[in-house]
Amino acid sequence: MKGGGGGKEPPEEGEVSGKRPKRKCLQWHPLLAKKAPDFSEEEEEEDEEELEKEGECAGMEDDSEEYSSEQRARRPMNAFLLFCKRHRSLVRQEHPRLDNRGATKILADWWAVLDPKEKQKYTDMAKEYKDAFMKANPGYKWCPATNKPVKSPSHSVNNARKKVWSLPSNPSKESSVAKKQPKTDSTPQLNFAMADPNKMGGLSMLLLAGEHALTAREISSSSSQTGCTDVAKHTGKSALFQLAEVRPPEDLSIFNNKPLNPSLAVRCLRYGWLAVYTPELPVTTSSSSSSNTGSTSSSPTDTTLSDLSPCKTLKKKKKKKENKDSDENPTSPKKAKKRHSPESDLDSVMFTIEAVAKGAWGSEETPKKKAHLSGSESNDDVEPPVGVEDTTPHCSPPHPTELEEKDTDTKQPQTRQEDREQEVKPETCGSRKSERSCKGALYKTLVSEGMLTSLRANVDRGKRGSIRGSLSDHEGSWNDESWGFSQAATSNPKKLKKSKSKEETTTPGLGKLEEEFEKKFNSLPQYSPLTFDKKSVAVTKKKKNSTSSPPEPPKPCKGEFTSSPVVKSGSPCVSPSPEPQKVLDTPVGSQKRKARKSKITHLVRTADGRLSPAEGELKPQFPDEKPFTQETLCNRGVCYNDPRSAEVDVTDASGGLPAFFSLAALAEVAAMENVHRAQRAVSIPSEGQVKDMAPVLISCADQ
DNA sequence: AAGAATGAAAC
DNA sequence: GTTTCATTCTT
Repeated sequence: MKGGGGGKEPPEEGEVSGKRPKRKCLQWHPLLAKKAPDFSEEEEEEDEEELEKEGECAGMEDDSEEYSSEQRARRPMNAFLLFCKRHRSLVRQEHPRLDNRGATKILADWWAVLDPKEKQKYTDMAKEYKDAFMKANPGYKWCPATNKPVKSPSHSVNNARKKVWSLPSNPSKESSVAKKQPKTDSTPQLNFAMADPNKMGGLSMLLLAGEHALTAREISSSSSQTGCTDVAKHTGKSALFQLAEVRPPEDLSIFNNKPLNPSLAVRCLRYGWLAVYTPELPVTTSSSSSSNTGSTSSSPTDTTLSDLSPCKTLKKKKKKKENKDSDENPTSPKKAKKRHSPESDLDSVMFTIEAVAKGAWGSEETPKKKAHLSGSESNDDVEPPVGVEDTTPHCSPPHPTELEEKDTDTKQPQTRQEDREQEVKPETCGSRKSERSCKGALYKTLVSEGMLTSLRANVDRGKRGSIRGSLSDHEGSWNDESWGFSQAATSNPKKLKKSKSKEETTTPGLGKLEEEFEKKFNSLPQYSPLTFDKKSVAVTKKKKNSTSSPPEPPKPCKGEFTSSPVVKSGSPCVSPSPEPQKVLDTPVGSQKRKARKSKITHLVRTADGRLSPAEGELKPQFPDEKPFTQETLCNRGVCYNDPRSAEVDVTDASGGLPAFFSLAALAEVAAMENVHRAQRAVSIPSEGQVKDMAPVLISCADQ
């Protein structure tokens, strides 16, 4: 890892250490609550994503920024950001000395020259992502509301809280409500909801537990699931998997392998939930532990859907001006994060479920604690079904040692360095492995998880191999599971998120969650720098003349690079089939926006249409970067042609994933659930009902 | 904490 | 039209 892991961390720590109230928020929010224990800020944030909606309203303001912040979900990434995330590591590899800014510039250049078709893939993904996000968070506003004028602070906290908890059937409503809340926020302490995390002690926890329990009841029945703990162990699995577990292993495999059509998926999901409700279902073996939690009482109504809650704003990380100071206390150490308590398991489970329901996938990380728990479960069975060989690198459960590069097999022989980096994932995996190796039951559990993962991965691969081609979009839709899952499961909390995308993000290790997330993300084609170079070259040449060189350049020169296309996490690098020519149209360049284009005086349009900066303006800033000369460009570009790379892998990327459920589908489900949740809460399906459903579930599985 | 890029949404 | 913020991570 480059140091990068830390990138975000620093801020985090600061904040955290400073104090992030997040926990508070977490506490009050069921979902958050669960996470809170485990994770540090980051996680929370992620969690928040799920929640978000009201965010703005609520609290943004003053004091409780934290509150707000926590809740606030992060905006979904746009196509370019996805691209950056996916390729930044490559750029960095190529130009180690280049700093991020420089890398960003290069990425912008790449983006500019990227073939429209390829670009479209990212665009589609971004859209899908956004759509899902919005479904999950209906009232989400990109911009936190500026602060609203506060009215009277006095709103009743209770109300606010309740509202929060209550389902928002109407987002709009909530938002309005939320807005009001800010006031309340101002006086957080008072608020029930707002209570300081720090202060919150056992009581809060109890409350949370109660809520969770409720939630759990609603969502998953205590019984089978109850095993929340058990489940939790499995956390690695997605909710879907959990559901699936009900079925025999083979069936599970089915889930893994076959993509369900969305509608089906939805149904399954729904039914599955219902099924879960009933204890009677032949589900898994359950353990009963859940009861504890469940017992807690709280009114169901309240608990119901907190997830929706909106959120507020804050971003924490970097920019936000807001400040971190607001936090009250640092008490909570950032580090503490992980959750140890058993409860966490439960939480995780619930969280997972809800997440799935919501369709919230937060970003990448979610906590998973599964690993910790020892409960061994039975998942082992799962393995057999797998048809694929496990090339998957991730963590192959069984063999800790091996890290094969998946990619390798696929294609690239040489990728070594890059692979390694990419291996990062493996790295993650590695850690897991070690754990596994050490612990018995735990090990099993992990294995099972891993198996699942690997299976999935294999499946995916297989698919991809088959070819989908590039493809696209929808089909490739993310699995909800993955999203939800990932959140839930991820064991490593913080880092993942922020940290370097490369490694961690990619990392699959732990959970599927990540894996899933990754898959989706990975499904996006990753292009070799060479490709871009070429393009740029072409472009450059064309334009070249203009004065100096614009920022385009990729630098490179490294021959090595050429040979190895990048592969990150398994994903292959593809070379888009691009034609360099296209480039012409696009204005290339990275001109920063800061200077409004309109205001940019130094850019002149050249004959070919490009904008060329005035000489002075762009500087080569980094040592690395040299201004390119044609030569440079040429060098780079040259060699690369790897036909194969392109096609093959790419495919997998987008297309490869089985689309278990589309995000949209999940979102839908979530929405429905929300709507009805209250009802359900009140009345649990009768056994008979459940039974009726069972067949459905089965059938789904079969399919 | 700033900043590099693009883009989507909100002012 | 302009501003925010999403990601990453070095400086």
